[in-house]
Amino acid sequence: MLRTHTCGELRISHVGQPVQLAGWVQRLRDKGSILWIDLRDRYGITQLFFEEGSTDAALMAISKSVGREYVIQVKGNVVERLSKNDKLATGEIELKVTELIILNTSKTPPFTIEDNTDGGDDLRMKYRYLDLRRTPVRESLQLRHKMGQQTRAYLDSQNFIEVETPVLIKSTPEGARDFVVPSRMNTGEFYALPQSPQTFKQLLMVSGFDRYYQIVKCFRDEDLRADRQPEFTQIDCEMAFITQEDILNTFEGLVRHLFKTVKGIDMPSVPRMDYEDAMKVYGSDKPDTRFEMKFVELTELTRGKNFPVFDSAELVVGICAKGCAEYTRKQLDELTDYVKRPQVGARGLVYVQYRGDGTLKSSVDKFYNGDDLKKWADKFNAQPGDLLLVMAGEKNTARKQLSELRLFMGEKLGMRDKNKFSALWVVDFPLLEWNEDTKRYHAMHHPFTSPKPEDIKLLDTDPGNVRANAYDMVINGTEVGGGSIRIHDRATQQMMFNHLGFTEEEAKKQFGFLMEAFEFGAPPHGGIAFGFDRLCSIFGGADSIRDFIAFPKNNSGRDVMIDSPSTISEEQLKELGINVRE
RNA sequence: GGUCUGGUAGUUCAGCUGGUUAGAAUGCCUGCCUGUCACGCAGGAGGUCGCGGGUUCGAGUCCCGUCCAGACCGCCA
Repeated sequence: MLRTHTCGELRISHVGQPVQLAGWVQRLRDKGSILWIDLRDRYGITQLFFEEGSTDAALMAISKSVGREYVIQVKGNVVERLSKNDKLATGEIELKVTELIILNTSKTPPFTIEDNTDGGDDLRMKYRYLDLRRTPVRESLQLRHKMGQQTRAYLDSQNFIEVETPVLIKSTPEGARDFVVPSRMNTGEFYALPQSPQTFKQLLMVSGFDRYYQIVKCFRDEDLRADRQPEFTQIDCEMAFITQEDILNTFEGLVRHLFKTVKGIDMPSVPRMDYEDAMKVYGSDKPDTRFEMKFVELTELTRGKNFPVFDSAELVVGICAKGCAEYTRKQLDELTDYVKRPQVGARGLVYVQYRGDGTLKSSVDKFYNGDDLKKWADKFNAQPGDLLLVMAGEKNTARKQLSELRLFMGEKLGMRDKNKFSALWVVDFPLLEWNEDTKRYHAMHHPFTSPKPEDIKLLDTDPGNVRANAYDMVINGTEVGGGSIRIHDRATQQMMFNHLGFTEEEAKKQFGFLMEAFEFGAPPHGGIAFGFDRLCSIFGGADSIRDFIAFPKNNSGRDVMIDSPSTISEEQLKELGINVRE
């Protein structure tokens, strides 16, 4: 061993002991006749000490020749510091060095290897191996490790077994775009990388595995975001002989176990809200429930006062921002500008200031008098000092836009604290979703999701209102997991494919194996998958998942460190039978 | 596919309505300093202002195109 201790473990109790350390040079502080070197490894920082006179002259010279990020090995004695540093775990001691070996030199790194680095994202990604030396990034990966360990511990304790499923599978047109891998041995044919192990885990249920899980890479060839990578990791789970209730309880248990063991937080039981209510109350199927600011509908109250925007709107709906009545014209304009941005797309914003003296001032005073406005305020249970923000339009559009404003206000008012956690089950999602481009219904979750039995009769007459046995878990306004009770009989699955516009032939070609399996005694089953990277980033209080992935890709799906994707050789192309068109 | 923001020293950024030799901080190099820990002090080196074109007497600054990065919309069953 090149070391007897790590750079994070020496304490006052070690004083007098001879030790060996190895690590990276974080920083030199050269005072001329005294020199300190901060030596860093994964575990911490230990200060090395050299002093003219008591340190050998040759050693003194060597020690002054090292630079940042040199890898060195030192021998010496642990001594108590004259001036201690209570910000450092090892701050009471230092190492009086008697021998220093340079194990490797280093170029000056392109950015500083410190908690608050001066490096930008692009540069950090190009030199990710240096970025990973930084404490915050290392801690993010350590958090991820712990999350993974605790997930396995919990699921193992619940009798789940981890089974690996294939990565080279078959492309299907439903859902996200597939990443595709050419087959050399089957020229002209392609594998696809899984968007999820969905069909395999269902087949494992048919096989009797009863409780399956896998922490597994999934792949989707879609445009990226701060919280979306082309390859990402899911905690993928499936259970047989269960009801939806069993699944919600089991995985609420997982999330609470993780909060307890990883964050030391006792999370209360997770409330449930059905999709319809979530849309009505928050305008979103993934509401941030760290704060209230619930929607209040004013459609009827605002009718008949000759304000054309409200009179013609399908829905008039607002939120109440506590204590914001004194917003200046500039602040109100800022809110209006926010909702008018193309990303939100609203035409305008109506405000009502419920002033401290009890009077009401609005942007629509021309149409509504004080009594009218008071009725609005009462519907909000607003108090003097509050600000009402009201939007109108087509029902779904207005809700979506107000939802954006609600989050914006929540942010402004400091109600989205990264150290607070609020989880919610959203249940009873619609089974189908109308797609304007393709002019047909698509599965909102996936085509294996079972409809609620009492809604099956609507499939032919009112498909948009059929509810599914589907559920999402939402934490702090982020969808962290989702799942459903599956279809487990061939007839129902065939019927679903019909409704989704598959011909019998297409369904058989793509999912024949699954439907055939359903004919050999498939048990009732259902499951859920959690986005592991997202879950980690929420636990870590970060907006981006990238620091919870060791080697992430950038916005354009590139790995700027290894420079992929890249072209391949003519020989490779020829072997695969592929012609690349410019 | 679209919207917005950015690209200036190794790095992070400033640079106003176009005008002398493009600045700061940090990092790097040199010297001084016996209790530093974001050490301090003095000095120094370091620039294809992303790229291409245009307007102008004159462009880091204005216009067009393009590339790259980031956030978002579409997309993500």
